[in-house]
Amino acid sequence: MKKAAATRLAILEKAFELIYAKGYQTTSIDDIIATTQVTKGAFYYHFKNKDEMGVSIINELLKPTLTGSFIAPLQNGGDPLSGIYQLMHNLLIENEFLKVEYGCPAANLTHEMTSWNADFNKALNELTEQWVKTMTDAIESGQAGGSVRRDVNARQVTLFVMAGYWGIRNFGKLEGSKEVYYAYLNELKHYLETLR
Amino acid sequence: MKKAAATRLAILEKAFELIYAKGYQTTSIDDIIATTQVTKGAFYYHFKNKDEMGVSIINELLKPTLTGSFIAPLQNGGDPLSGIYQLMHNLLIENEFLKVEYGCPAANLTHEMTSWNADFNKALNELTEQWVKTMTDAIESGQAGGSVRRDVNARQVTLFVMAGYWGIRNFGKLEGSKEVYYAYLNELKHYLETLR
DNA sequence: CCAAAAACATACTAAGTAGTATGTTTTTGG
DNA sequence: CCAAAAACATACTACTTAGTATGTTTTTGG
Repeated sequence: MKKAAATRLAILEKAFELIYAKGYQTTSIDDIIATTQVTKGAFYYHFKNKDEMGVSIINELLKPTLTGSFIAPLQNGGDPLSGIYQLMHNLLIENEFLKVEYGCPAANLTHEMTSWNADFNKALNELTEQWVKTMTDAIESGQAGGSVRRDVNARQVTLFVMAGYWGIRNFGKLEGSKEVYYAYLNELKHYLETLR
Repeated sequence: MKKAAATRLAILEKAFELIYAKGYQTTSIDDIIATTQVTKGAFYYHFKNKDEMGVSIINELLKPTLTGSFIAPLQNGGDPLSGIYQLMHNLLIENEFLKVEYGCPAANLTHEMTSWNADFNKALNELTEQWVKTMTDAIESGQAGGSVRRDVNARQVTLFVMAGYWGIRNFGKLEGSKEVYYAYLNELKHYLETLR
């Protein structure tokens, strides 16, 4: 049971790439199996249907990536405001997997699938909640440590920052250029400074 | 040539409602003509194809609405920061047409259609650019009038605010509740105050 | 090594899709 | 009022889609 797991993972990864680039609804199973070089039999052996595969992408690919790359940097105990800025900078500018033309995978799926498929909604909610909680905790420990003003509402700030991130990703898709990312990051820096 | 225009408008309006609720790709022309009570012949008499209809929705429905409801309030010459907050409050809380489960129509279309259909991209870009320009102008006249700090970058602030709006709309879809809207608006108010 | 289960392959189906061909009705300008 | 054009209606096509039925191959534990 080693090769099979590799096949399953290959399907998930290729499917994710296609969906990230083209969207969930417009990525057909025929597309997926063609680029993955597996057959329909293999696909439906591993997944009950298309939606189950989609949810698996969130749970088995996106969640671990989020935990590893986006959450860990906020948990090192350093200054949370600098940490948040660095994280956003990494995601928007340095990360070479995320493409400005394609936006944010999680935001894309939320847009497309929410209020359409409850399982997607649940998986995406968990994904997001994990990030919200981490960022909120980081801000609160910053407050305890004195690097963040005591009178700011940590969760409120988190939602404000994450909303900005999702939104500027959408803007980037529209403009097709990272220029808006730089503008956003500049203003984010100013905003975060006001929380000290 | 009066009835025909009414038919065309009816198609656009019903199609928009369906697309706003279900998404563009998952709204079929059969759906549209069924709920509009027109036939396929009428549909294809008024529109060359589905995409032309989609672009018409943006140009003939969304743009005028944006101009009337969202842009005019920023051009009354009053305090732009209060104006921006009021506008966001209206859009998120009071507007009874926009539904939290469905998000922002323009953001939805951007997510779904950008980098997929150049005509959509162009229309959405014009729509957005109009809003960006209006908000930027309002902030700059606020700077001239002394109600906004001189050292803020008006366009940068505009992008930051609009990104937040689009993002929190996405968040709302995910959570299915306006609670996140209130959190966002609170923090937006704080942020805007720092620009005075 | 070898049966049984797991993993994959192929051919097909039923339903939906955008769009077209070809009509009929309605409106409009002279 | 009446031809001509505009506006609409119906029936169809060619294609794509998710999913299934029924195989064959490969792996695995005893």
